[in-house]
Amino acid sequence: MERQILHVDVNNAFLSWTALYMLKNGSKVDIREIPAIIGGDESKRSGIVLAKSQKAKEFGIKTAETIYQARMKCPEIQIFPSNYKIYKEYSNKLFNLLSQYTDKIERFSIDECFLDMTQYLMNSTLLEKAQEIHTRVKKELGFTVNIGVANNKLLAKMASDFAKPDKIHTLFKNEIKEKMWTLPISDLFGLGKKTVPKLYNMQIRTIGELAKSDKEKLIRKFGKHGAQLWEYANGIDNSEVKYEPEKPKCIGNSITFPENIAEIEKLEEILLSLAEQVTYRLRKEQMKANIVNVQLRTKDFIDTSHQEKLPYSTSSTKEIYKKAKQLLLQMYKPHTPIRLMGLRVDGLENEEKSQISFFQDNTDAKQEKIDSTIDKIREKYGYDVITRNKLSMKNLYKNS
DNA sequence: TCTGGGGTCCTAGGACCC
DNA sequence: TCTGGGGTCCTAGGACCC
Repeated sequence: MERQILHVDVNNAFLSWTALYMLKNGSKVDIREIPAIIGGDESKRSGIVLAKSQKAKEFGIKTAETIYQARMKCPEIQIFPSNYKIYKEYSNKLFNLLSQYTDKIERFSIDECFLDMTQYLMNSTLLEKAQEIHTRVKKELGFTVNIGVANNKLLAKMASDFAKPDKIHTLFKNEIKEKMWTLPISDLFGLGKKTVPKLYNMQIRTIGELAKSDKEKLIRKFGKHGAQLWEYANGIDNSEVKYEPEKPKCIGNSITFPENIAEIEKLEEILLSLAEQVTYRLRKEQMKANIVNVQLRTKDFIDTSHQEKLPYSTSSTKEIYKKAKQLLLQMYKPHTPIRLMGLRVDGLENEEKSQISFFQDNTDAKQEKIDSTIDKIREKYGYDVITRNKLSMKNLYKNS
């Protein structure tokens, strides 16, 4: 039996939601109606476009390009900062509305959901359900969505990406040729800007040409990825809508510095605050990790990373920081200006599952107490209360 | 010109073991 | 001196997504 899948995608999510929030708080302007973008902070060197209004799009402004470039295309562009707390709120409102239609919802990102409607159609068609959702979101929540209607996730996702905004598109098997095969390969989900030129060299320019190309040849050249691209081009995708929330597989934080940093002391200090953030999130998930990874990016955008597996799992700030510091020192080259540093923990498992290991030092219980005390202070007074004074934190961990 | 931050998945090559 | 093949684990880096 054919599956019945919808993909709901909020139009210009960050910008629409910011607009609604501003209107609610007395703004006279609807920033959806003017050339506007949501962007990072150029003075902090994170000046990229996160979302754009339709008017901004008409100037040729694209997501992920620099604000500098956006301003060249449209000097009068208005720029607003992003605010994840607000986005999370609107995202939840959408999720709650969609939950009235099926239990099988996957939150694919903050502004996208997949719905498996196979057992929830009642006496309606899939398209009728899409139309009802489309109307209700606009009327009850105040923003617009695109909805893709299809028999698998890939085709639903491709369909929701057709003409925007505020539209519903179907992409059933008999429509693939006319609606998808005519598109350039760059429009295919999973096919990024590194693969496009390689396929061009093979005389493959449209999704249709990819679909009709030799699958074995693609596998030889691109491995598993090649097989998947060929299947996607042919509209084949058997993946399930993952409606059970999944535990994270890794947790990481990174920071681009306002100015490049070459001094090891400063890098270590920042690494400690990254370790605090990462392990705080780890403990909040009630998980432990056994792989530590540190990433550096130089001023010339050269990325390097080192990682190491620990002989045990931990969520201790001190333990993670200790290993991270070793990794940093392995990579550190004096006088090399660093632009970004990241810390990530991998190999996550549930707290109760991880056992005390032979290798684990027995001061661990003491560390856990320190960590949980700090966590409690943060829960009560906010995260920043205790991160601010990094030097005293450093001493706290050193002496314990 | 200036290029975020948070993820997932895959691959190549080296080390090591039998 | 010349010397296998298979398997597993680990690390570095790349590609892609929103």
